[in-house]
Amino acid sequence: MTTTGAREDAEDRVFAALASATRREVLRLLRDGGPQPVQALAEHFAMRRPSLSEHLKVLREAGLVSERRSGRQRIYRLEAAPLAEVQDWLHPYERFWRDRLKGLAELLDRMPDGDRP
Amino acid sequence: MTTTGAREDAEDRVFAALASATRREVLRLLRDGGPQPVQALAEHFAMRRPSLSEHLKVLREAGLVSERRSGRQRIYRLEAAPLAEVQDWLHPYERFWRDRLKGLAELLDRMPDGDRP
DNA sequence: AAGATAGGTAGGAGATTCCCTACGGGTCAA
DNA sequence: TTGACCCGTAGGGAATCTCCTACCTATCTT
Repeated sequence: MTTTGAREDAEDRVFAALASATRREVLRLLRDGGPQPVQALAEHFAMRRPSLSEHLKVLREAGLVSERRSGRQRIYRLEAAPLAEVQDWLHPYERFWRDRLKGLAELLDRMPDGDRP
Repeated sequence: MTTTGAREDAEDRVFAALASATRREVLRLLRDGGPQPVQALAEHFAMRRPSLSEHLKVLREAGLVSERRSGRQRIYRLEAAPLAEVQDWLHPYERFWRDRLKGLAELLDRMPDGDRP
C-alpha cells in the first residue's frame, strides 16, 4: 500500500529483533566485549547453541550484527546503524516526555480534544 | 535470579509492545492527533475494533498509553515516559554508530579480539 | 585419513500472538 | 424504559516464536 514498504519492513525487523531479552543481551555482550565467536556468547545463556544460532540469525537479518569467518569460528560483531534509526524513530516523541516534566501536558491535552464531559 | 527483575519485566513489555507496526502506528496517531477515543483510532486500521482493543491493552500494560473515561468513550493518550527509557537503553550504543561514521571501527574491532587468521 | 571442534539447518512440540465472531456492561437519547 | 452506541472481554483458530534433539558441513589436528 504505502510507497515506503521496504523501509517499513526493515524497521519491523529491527523492532521485532529487539523484542527478545535474549537478543538484547547478545547486543550488550557484543557492545561490552567486542566481536566474539558464537561459543563465547553461548556461555552467557542457559540455552542450547542451535537456539542461540537462531537468535543470531534474527539479529543478522535485522542488520544488528554482522558475521566474519575466522577458521572454523564465526566472529559476530555489533552493527549499531539500525539502532541509530530507532533513535530517529524516537525523536518526534522526545518533546512529549520533556513537556510532561515541565507540567505542560494538560495544556496540550485540551488542545486537540474537547473538554471533559 | 537477577535483582532487577521487575525493571526488566517492564523493559520487556515496552520492547514487546513496540514490536508491532499496528501499535507503533497507534502511538504515532496519538502523538500527531492528540488524545482520541478508540473509534477515531480504529478508522485508520483494516481490523475489527476488538482486535484494536487488545493492542491498546498491550500498550496500556507497557505504560505507553493511558485511558480516561468520557461518557461512553475512552480517551487514550500517549504516555511517552517509557520511550525515554528506551532512549536511555539506546545511549550506550550511540558511540558505536558515531565511531563507525568516523572510520574508527576497525581500530576498536582489533582491540578485544585477536587479529585475523 | 580419521577424529574433534565450531556452528549452521531440519523438523517438531509447546507457548504465544493476532486476528476473528459473539457477547456483556455502561452510557446516552427518545 | 427501550434502544442505540462505545468499548471491553471470552473463546477459538491460524500463524508465528522459541526452544529442543538430531544431523550436516567445514575446518583444524594428529
